[in-house]
Amino acid sequence: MNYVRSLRAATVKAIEGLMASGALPPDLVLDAVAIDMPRDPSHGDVATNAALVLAKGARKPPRELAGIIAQALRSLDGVVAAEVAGPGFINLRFDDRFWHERLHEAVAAGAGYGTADVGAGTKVNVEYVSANPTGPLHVGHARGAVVGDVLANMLAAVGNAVTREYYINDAGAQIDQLARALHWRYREAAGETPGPMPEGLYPGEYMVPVAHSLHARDGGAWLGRPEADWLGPLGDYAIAAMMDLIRDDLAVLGIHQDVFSSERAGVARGGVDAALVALDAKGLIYQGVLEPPKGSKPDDWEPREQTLFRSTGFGDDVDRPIRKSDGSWTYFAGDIVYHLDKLNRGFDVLIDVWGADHGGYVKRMQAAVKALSDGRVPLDIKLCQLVNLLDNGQPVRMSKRAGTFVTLRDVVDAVGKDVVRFVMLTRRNDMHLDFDLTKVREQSKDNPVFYVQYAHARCCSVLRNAVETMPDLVIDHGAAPLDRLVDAGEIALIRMLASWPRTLEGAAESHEPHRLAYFLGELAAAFHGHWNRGGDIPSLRFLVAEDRGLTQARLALVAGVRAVIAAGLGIFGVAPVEQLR
RNA sequence: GCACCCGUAGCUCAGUUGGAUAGAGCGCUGCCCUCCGAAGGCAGAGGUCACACGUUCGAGUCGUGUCGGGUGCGCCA
Repeated sequence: MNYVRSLRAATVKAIEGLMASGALPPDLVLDAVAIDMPRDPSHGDVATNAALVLAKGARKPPRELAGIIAQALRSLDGVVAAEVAGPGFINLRFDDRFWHERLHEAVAAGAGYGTADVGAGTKVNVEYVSANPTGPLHVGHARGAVVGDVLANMLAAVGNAVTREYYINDAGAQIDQLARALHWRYREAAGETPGPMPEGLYPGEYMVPVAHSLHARDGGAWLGRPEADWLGPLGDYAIAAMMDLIRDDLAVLGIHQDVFSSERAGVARGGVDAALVALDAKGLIYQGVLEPPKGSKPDDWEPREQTLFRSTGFGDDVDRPIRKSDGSWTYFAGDIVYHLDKLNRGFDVLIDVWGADHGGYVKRMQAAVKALSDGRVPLDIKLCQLVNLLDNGQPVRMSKRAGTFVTLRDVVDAVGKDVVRFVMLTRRNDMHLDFDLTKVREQSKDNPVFYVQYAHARCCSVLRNAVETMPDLVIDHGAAPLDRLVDAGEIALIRMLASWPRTLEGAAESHEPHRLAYFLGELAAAFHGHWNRGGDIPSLRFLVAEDRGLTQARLALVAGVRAVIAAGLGIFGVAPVEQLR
């Protein structure tokens, strides 16, 4: 339950009451009325800008209007103070009972706390990873993989119907090169000595077992035959093998996507024609000649007439070619087909997670979706910046050419899936991220994963201790006398727990999973702080042997903290730790 | 040349969709274990939010321009 949301509804209702009674003009538009949580605690538990945004329409000075509205808000349930402050804010303060109810909700909901139905079943498609099927995933892919997966988790948690999807770029010249690499390894597997591998093929060792399994299946059937005979079949074989590899890599990260869409299959079933017809019907396809790019003009530039999509009508900078000069389709054409397919499957919202190096394609893709959906379906594209892999502060050298890049699997093997997932979310997705293999394994507050896990483990520790030291204590968090929680630190902790549903909704709506990482860090800090207060002031400790009711109430608070941390980590796909080693 | 992303404390970064006196971690200084896990906590110092105009009750946040860094720019995917 998002109490800020319900409080806004109550505020709007109160103002409407004033409008109906004639205290305020009847035609005020309340859309801009907002409830937010001031950073300065002296400004109350929540504040509303209602008087500021309505002053003009009400033809009253903001502070005078604020006084009228504040009077009405004082009768809301749980409100003990409504003060006019600053230019016309109304600061609301709640009684402890209000917060005790919030804690009760959190404890009752457990690790499911914060889930909501505000998504109302909106069909959302999240496409992520979509790495070319030419080799195992490397660290760079891990970021997009985690961002996409957690984005999907968040959206699902607030009530959207989410499909997790992977787009397989299994067409084009790269697949021919993959097939040639497989054939070269296959000759090796068959006992031939094929000589040095030609430039441009995929030299990685990972093709060796694929070649062996091919040889085991087909024997020497593909030896000594012209390329045209085997290029297609071996390409198919290699793609299937690479996708198995990639699916395994993703599984290691805890990722299981629902749909794997093939570029080649889309084109083969006539998707390009369908897309072309759809766009042509809107008058968006024409034959034309593009201007050369101004700054870095390619040496071999010559004007050519090509089939173009009028993307400039939808916010793009130039119209984009969808057909190459040799008559085959561009990559963009395949992507149009794919996104039209997503639209045809009835999604209300599309989200693509891409690497930042694809930023130049955002506008044209959004233009295409806008054109194909007549502006009805938004396409949000999340660009993920590079991950700098470090080891104890030193960059880890990687050479893709030599095939010595660090794979996703290497990193997961080194630090574990949970650490990889969490760390990938500790920066906004469009910021560079340093990933230090040494630092993320440290057990100190420098390590955000550890810090949050430590808070969770401490919660578990207290609950374990309660059972041990007070064996006859009845532990039923739902029935605990929460009115015993009156300490300012306790109430502050509850206030933070209560803001979790709002944080989750906000992060989901804005497609920003990193916000949850920061929230968890702040909650952990608040808990550690409160914990240590018990060191200075023994009466604030969670376990008070001579006061069972107080202990029960505080255990409920601990259970609430544990629930929210577990809920957040659950959305991250990270297992909460109950005990540190 | 054009487009997109970024510019906030010495460093690495948040900033609740435009709110009040801009925050956290690291680093620095000084403190806190007879005590539920000190693997932690408290306090202090540290700022022209790159710069300049503009929009309004109010701008780190929105608009325009400038500077600086990154990414990309027809027949690669």
